[in-house]
Amino acid sequence: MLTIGKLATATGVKVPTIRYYEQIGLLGEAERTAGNQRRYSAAHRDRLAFIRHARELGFSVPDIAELLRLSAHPDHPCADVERIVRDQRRAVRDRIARLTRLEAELARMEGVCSGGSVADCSVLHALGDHSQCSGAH
Amino acid sequence: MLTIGKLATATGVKVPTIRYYEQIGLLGEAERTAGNQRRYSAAHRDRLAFIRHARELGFSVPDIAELLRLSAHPDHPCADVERIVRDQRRAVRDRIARLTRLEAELARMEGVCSGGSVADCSVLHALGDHSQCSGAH
DNA sequence: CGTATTCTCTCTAGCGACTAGAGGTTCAAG
DNA sequence: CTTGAACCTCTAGTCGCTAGAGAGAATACG
Repeated sequence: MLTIGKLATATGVKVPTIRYYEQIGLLGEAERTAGNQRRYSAAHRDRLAFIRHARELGFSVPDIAELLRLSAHPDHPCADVERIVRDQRRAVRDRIARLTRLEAELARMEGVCSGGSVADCSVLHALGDHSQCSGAH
Repeated sequence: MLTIGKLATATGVKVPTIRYYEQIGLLGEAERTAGNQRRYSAAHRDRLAFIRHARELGFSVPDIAELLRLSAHPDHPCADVERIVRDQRRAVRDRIARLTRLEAELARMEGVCSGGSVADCSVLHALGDHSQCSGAH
């Protein structure tokens, strides 16, 4: 049986976050001591590790809730799981593409403004005048 | 003089967002009609276009406030502007790197789980067991 | 001039995923 | 048995908006 603090260090999830996960129903309620403190089982620890890993991969809380729900039904076909992963991967790829365009534009901005004063700063000019942008956003 | 709606369509910033920007002091207050409706000048429109563009580039509201503050002092040296851009570019690059690692891991997960049932789904297994991950995150 | 429609006003509350702090209680070590 | 760390609940704050209620203003048309 783990205290909430031990569970936090074991999983790398902060104590208030664990309580928050309980509050929103993502992590089941723990047993309590006579003095009302939470005590966690190994099952809780595994579930929280799963949650943390999924969060690091960018899955939303509702997505994680569904993944957990699916994993609780071993007979369920795998397709639903794969769909969630595929959607998440597409979302990540989209974000990468978007950020890459931004990076290019920022790179173009950086360097043009060297040593002058703000009055003729190309960066500020570029920010004010959208038409200088290469790609759409 | 533009109504808030015209300003919204002119800049692509939604009406409630414009009012929000005024509220937090990013966009100065507009003149008002006798009936208390906002009327905007071309200067407001330019400033809002600047804000929108900067937001699209991922600058935070405090960053934008500083950029606007700097641009209001034409004698100010350019270095501060460049620092903000450089920091933002670095942040974007970091995010791209992080997302690229995630994408790789998601790609690895996708495909392994083909047709089976959840009981032996590698995806769920991978999520539960962090040790399978290639890179750190 | 009347009316109908569209726009605008203020205000409050909500989103996601936590995080911070106040003020009080319980546990474990020495 | 005392100390001090860890724990409890609760409220409120973060960021950048977004949504909705209920009411007033502006404009187009007949």
